[in-house]
Amino acid sequence: MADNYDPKVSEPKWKKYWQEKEIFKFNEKDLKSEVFSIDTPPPTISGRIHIGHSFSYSQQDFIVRYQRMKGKNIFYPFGTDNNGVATERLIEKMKGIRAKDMDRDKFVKICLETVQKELMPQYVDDMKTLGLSCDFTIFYDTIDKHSMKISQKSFIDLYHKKREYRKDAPTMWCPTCETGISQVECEDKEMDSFFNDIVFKVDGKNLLIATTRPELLPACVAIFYHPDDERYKKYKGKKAKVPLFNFEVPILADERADPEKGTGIVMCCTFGDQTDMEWQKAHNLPIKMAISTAGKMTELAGKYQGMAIKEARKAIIEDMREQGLLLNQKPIRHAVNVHERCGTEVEFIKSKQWFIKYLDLKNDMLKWAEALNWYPKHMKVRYDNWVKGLQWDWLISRQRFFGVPFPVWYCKKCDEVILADEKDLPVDPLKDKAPVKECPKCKCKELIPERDVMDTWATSSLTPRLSTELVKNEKMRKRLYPMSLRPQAHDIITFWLFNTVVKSRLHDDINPWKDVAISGHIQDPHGKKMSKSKGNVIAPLEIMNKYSADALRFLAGTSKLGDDMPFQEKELVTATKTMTKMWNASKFVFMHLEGYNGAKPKKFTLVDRWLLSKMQKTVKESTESFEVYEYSKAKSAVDLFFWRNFCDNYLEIVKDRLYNSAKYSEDEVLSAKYTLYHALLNVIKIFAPVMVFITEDLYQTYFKKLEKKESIHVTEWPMYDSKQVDEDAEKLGDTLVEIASIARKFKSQNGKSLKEEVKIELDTKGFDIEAIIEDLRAVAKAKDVLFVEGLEAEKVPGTEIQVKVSF
RNA sequence: GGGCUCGUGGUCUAGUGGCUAUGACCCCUCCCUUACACGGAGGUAGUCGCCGGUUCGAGUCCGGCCGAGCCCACCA
Repeated sequence: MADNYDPKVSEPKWKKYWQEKEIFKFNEKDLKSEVFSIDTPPPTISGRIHIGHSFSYSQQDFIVRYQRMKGKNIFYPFGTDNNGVATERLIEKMKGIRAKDMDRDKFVKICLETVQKELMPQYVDDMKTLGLSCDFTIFYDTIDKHSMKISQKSFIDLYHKKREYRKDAPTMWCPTCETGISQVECEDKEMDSFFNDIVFKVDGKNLLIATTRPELLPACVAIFYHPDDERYKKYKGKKAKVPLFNFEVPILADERADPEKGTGIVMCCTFGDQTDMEWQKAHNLPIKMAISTAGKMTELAGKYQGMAIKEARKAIIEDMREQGLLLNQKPIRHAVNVHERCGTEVEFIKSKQWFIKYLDLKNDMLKWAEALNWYPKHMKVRYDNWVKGLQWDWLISRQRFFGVPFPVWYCKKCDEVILADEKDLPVDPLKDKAPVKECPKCKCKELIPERDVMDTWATSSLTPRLSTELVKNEKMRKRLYPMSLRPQAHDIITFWLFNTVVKSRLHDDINPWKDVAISGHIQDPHGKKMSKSKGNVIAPLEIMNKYSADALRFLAGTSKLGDDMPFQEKELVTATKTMTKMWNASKFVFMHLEGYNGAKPKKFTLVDRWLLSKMQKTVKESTESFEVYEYSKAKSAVDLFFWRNFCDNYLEIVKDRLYNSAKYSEDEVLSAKYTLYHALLNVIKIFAPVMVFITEDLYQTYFKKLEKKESIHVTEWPMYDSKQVDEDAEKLGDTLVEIASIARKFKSQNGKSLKEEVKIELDTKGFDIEAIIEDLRAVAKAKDVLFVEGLEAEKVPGTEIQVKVSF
């Protein structure tokens, strides 16, 4: 055994070993063992693994490795989510091409090839370097043919279930990218603007209204005031004339109008913002579009038609100023919604979009969440709040190029929807022919393909299907779904988790999983979110290179499930120290266990019973913690046992029996060996889910020849044995440790080496401590241990015993 | 504005009612002892955010306040 542990040598070695020996392979034929199936989060590949991934994937891997050691048949697939705008942009940049300039089919092909050939191999290798124990042969990409087929099938199924509709509706829209976008794609941006007090006329008299967006005047459909606002009650039922455009709109009361804001009266334009849409719906107002999909003023805007939004705003303000319709202008700074990709202000544009109808299911959605086991529990609240706040059906269409196409054609004449035949899936309507030659309704022969693609979430919400349907064996597939566990971070509860539940419920009326384990985020050292723009991002590969993958995993294992954690470099140092300690302690143990054949002693010595009892409690605690996905508690339990009980005390105490075994009986020596063997084996087993490489190294070095399993990661998890719990032995053993500690302190404070011999005087106050005297003599290097009645010196903590140490 | 989480020695952290509050990093002292100087033995350091309440007893439960982080909403 080498003097020092070198992760640079060991980690690549075991990484390769696991792949070659297929240690993590899912056994499709094993229909007996309990299955544990994981709905692994599919990352979007944009380069090398990043720190957030390294954390959340480590944490889910702890759980999986524990379950594997519990003897379960592990279904742990690895998928990727390269379907969507992020990948589209990445490929455009990498290849210097524009999606717009080519057929969708061709662009998708380039994307797939680039991702799979140039990015994926490196990324998957990064995951293996981190020690992820997925079965990487169970692989899907949310944009591959397999996924497309399932996604399109899902669409067709929901259409038949009358859960989908296509509607001309206002949607969030980016005029630069010319696509509908969803809430997730938006972000807030602070911008300078003006509050303009402009003049509407009611019965020829002025009515002042404040607005930041005068360019929307041509789309004005109503004026609102708060029903309790005394100032404006008199306008009830009247009409106001819109400045410059000179048409009339009704003046209405609605509680959403804030009397405190601006002049307390507000114009509603379809559509300036979310509230405008709500008003339109609630008061059944007409829809007027002043802005086109390209972000230009429409014909409604009269002389301003064709102008860009900001250009029109300026022109309209100028004109109003000239005509005395602008009474006041106040600069403000406010947050506006922008598209995160390009920073363009989000507009609401009416266009034909596909929706999944689910707003009517809010009560059911809450019940669905009830039926899931949430770890930690409080994360469910986020789901509930999201559901309660839902106001719109699920918009799933995107006017993009890269994505899963809708399997749909329309009749040019009557707009009838023609779905693809399921046996033809996956289809690309832009390339493939419709399953019928003519419209079944009006017999029109001209069928138009749908150009839009589905939003990423429409497909990624099917991951339980995407992965389990890779399994051919029908019987096994039934055992896999619903899946055992969805591990994911808390930021996408309202998207990925929620959407997956919705899809599974709409299709099969069951939850997609039994448990959900929500992990937190890694933050920068000051508790701030890591982001490229802040420049506080830490690269996991550098960490693994500087320390080790095990150290990085150790750090990931210190944060409590669900908690965010600031990145602490010193924790990596602690991890490295722990690994060094494990290596050295093992070196010592293996040296003394040479030739040991696993034999059990007739009788255990007191100190051995003390250690075994503590060990059983550690096994119990870490097992119970892992059962509820609290890997950090499991880790700290074994950490404490290893450092304090095993290294600091037991090894020191047992040395005498090992080095001077002639002084002891054969059975006493055997007792020590048995205890060393099992305590250390259990320690590395319990550490194994977190520190996967060094534990494997130690297992292969010594334990394998007796334990026989190919890898520590497929050995049996330690079984809690209450028969080894011995409270009396623990108490007496603790007393021994306390007295030894007093002796050490005495030496230390007197500037002496710990090997310095001392004299120990004791008044046991009637306690029988005979069983520990020999060990005490050995560990404290006490030449004399004397019993003195009536001694008043130092009290041994936890007892009445008095002790005095001298040279 | 709403929600969730958190607020413990200089720093990070354990701890869901009960003996002198856990561990780590830092700092100081001592020790090269046959697993480990990539170490060991000790030590200094905390009014457990603030106020009030429940209780024989609260870091731990309840209420209020203050602060931080994240998510969501608003943004005329």
